[in-house]
Amino acid sequence: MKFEAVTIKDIAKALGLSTSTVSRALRDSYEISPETKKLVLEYAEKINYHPNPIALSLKERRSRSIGVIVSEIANSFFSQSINGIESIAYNNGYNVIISQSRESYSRELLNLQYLTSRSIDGLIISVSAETKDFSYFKELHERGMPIVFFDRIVDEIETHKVIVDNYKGAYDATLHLITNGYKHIATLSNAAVLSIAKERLAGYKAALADNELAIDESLIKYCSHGGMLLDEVETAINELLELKKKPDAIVAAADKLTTNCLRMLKARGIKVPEDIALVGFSNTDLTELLDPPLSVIRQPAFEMGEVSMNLLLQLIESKRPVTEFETRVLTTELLVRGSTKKGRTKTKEIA
Amino acid sequence: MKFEAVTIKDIAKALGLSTSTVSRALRDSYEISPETKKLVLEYAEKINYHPNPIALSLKERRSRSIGVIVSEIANSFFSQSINGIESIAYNNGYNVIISQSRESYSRELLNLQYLTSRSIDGLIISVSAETKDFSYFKELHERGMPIVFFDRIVDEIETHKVIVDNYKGAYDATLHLITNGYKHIATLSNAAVLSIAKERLAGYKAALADNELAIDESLIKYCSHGGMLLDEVETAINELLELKKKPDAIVAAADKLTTNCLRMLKARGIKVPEDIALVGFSNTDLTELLDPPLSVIRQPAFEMGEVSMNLLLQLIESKRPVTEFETRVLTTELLVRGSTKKGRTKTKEIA
DNA sequence: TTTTTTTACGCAATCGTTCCCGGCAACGAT
DNA sequence: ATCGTTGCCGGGAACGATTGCGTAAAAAAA
Repeated sequence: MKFEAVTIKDIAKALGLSTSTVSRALRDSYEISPETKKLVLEYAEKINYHPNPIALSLKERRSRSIGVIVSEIANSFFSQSINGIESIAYNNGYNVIISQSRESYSRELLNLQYLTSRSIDGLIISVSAETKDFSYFKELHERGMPIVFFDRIVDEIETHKVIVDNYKGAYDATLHLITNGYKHIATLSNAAVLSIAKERLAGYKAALADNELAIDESLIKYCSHGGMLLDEVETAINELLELKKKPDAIVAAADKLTTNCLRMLKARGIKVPEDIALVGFSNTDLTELLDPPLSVIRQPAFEMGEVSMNLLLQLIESKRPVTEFETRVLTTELLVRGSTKKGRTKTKEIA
Repeated sequence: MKFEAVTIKDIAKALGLSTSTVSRALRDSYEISPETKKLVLEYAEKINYHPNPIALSLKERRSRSIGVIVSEIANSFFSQSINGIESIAYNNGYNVIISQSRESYSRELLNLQYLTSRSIDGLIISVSAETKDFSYFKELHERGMPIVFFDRIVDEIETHKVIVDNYKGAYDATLHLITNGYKHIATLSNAAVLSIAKERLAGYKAALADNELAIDESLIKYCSHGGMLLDEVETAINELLELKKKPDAIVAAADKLTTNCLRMLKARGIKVPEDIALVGFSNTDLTELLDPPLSVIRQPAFEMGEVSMNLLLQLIESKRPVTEFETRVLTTELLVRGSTKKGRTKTKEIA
């Protein structure tokens, strides 16, 4: 099956003109007489002519499409970010090709090769939790590919970056717990190599330190897949519950960590927040409907997408190589709900 | 900024060969001597040559990319479907370009024109709730564009389609409520024009009729944006609550309708399921953590995506025009949880 | 040795578009 | 009458890759 399109040649033949004349008429060149232009334009409209973007790409050595790699689309933070990216891309005539690493380095690499081989004009990426080797990004960057890192950034590579103040987000959440009287606060962290994991962990530690609470390494659990696998969260929770001194609150550092942590706690019959309080990073819009309503740190995901795409456009459309890069830091928002209320109205089962 | 790629010419020049020889060597043609092949292959590997897909697309008149249009990615059903589509596409060397209609006809049309102008080889679409005019799809289809409809299909166009048994899904859910003793069952329906809305409504009505329950039109509320707008759900719920005889249960016919219905009920202080029970279509994996845990009708979204992509591949790769089309009907799953339990363990507030 | 076959490669067209260059009228100025 | 100018348009190369066809040299057959 094929989809036959009408070309500039068809117009030229039908009107007895050369392809160059038709091309110029369509682009409204001053070299073409008004009558010819009118003729061409009307005929083009009539037969529904659209320039072939592939031929244009070949000629102009640009595809007008950009690549986006995230760990998974079915994650509210990322789907909201993608919405932001898409909206700006769309307004600028760019195409967005989305792919997922699913937290796997090999899949990320494969996607990357695939995207570059499809000649994308630029790349927006939040690296996978497994990625430790950034040489491929470096090479790409050195060869002139415009790249914007967002969310999970790579420090070693100098380019535009978009993040939230992860340190402050985690600090605020932890402080909120402390203020509410929790003293033995654990944290569920992402893969230790991730920039966001480091920053959030630092915020958590700083809040404890600033309030004269000890930092207990046994209360810090890493989930290398960011909570994507239920198993890793289960293990982490189990280990926390086996401690002599169990935590009375948990700060979860990623969307899936937060919801899967709640899932595991409920599965074990642990009451939130009576037995253990919970606050975490999350962008799901269902958190207030959960039992208990979750206190969350929310990121401006849509806006992050918009900013990333705008920065990428700057890189792509700059005539000379860009040497001045910026890191945009947006702010998180702490939404306090039931899962962290110390003096919460208790519920009790009655027959 | 530009990203300079290495071409077949570079290899030819460096090795003192013609481009044709290099091309043939790379494609392992019998016309090329083993020594030359080895030479070319090794050099290509060394300088990291990758054929330019754009040039190939131009030559072969196919882009090896397909378009997908859904109402919004940030909807679990669609993001899961996209995962399914992507996995198959990826394995077959196809690129997926995703775009969102956000339930708007004009946006859908714009996306459609954009995608076709980007010369996609095929299209997978779930139409927007606003779409009443299918002439553009018809024209596209008649001009030879391979199309697969999924979820929200278009009856008037003969091509492959992938759906679930919406009738049975709604029937089962309604029957489940009836079995549990609910008698005054309302439904929140999607835009009335949508295929899925019609089928689900029919299932709902049939279950009532089969159990000698009257069908009361005042208990049927349409939300033209599928619950995407909180307003429309609010209005619907308000109208239901103002009835002389209020419903004792609700069947929500879409993901957002289900969760936003719960949101509105809670906002009004209505207890679920004590005052009103709720069951709805949903693919979110958080429904069991909600308060109350939601009974849902779940669709095999990932599988639907896989099937759709496989059918599209059949269309694209068929030599002759396809005239035999099929409609794959998958089955839904009813997950019974707290939101529909008549004799549910009551919870009571205590000081 | 001559003819035929095989091997191994180059030339050039093609896909759809843009754009440099060159050309030919018609015009006014000298 | 000649020259330069301007307006308008066509020829053809180029982007990167594939491929039918032609052909030189080497090998095989006569």
